[in-house]
Amino acid sequence: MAQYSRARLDASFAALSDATRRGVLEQLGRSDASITALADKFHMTLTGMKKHVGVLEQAGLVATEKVGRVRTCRLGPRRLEEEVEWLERYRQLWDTRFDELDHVVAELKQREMLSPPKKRK
Amino acid sequence: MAQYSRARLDASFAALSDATRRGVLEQLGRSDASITALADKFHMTLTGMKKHVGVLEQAGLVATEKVGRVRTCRLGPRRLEEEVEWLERYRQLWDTRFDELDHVVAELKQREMLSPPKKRK
DNA sequence: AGAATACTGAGCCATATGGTTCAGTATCTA
DNA sequence: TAGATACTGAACCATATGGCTCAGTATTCT
Repeated sequence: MAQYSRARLDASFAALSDATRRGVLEQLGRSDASITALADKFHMTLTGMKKHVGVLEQAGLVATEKVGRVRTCRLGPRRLEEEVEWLERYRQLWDTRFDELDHVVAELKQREMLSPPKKRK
Repeated sequence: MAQYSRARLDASFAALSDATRRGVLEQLGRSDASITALADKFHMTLTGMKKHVGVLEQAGLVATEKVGRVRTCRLGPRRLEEEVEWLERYRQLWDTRFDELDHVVAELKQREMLSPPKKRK
């Protein structure tokens, strides 16, 4: 499960690290769209957009279906739950470290009061 | 601000897209560490780890300070707030789309009831 | 049927990434 | 002072990424 999650986080964070792809997700959040429509909206060739959609699809963030000659893209099955979880856990760690730092600072101040420091160099 | 945020999200999601770097962040959440200590822990050369730390530092996720010959790494100033915000907003979009889909399904079912298909039932 | 549309796939190009080695420099420690 | 330690920087390597063009195929429109 750790392995599984690792690859999953790798893929989704990588997918999210490109502004165009984030834009595509936001667009698909508003309405489904064809590859051509997305390519137009993001000022890019059809082929270029197809690659981006491929990356998003690989990461499970987009699902596509071809009907006739049009491939329609919509938001995929993943809700980025694990990703949010990871971030939340990180923030928790961060806050804890920050509190510790606060504590150290407070301790230093207290020591300073007890025995004032000598001249700094 | 949109521009600024775009580059920032690009950098932090890219930084998070590597399992080693996520591991480094988790480690630093537990305690500060030197480059050597991190390199050992993640079975990698010093130089390799230095690159990872550089990426994290560039993204503002890690801060380092060199004292004597040792460079100590600790969690950086950023708490990934914008990143969490982006993800939450995405999930909201996703939920909305899902609800719409639900609605469509409900509508279809209702129509089915009004004019039932001949064959079944 | 013929033309336009929508995608697909191969492949090119420049740059970035994740790792390495090797050769330093700076700083401890005995 | 000599040697070990900790980092630094350059350079190499293989692969991935983000774009592109070009040449298709399949579908739809007139």
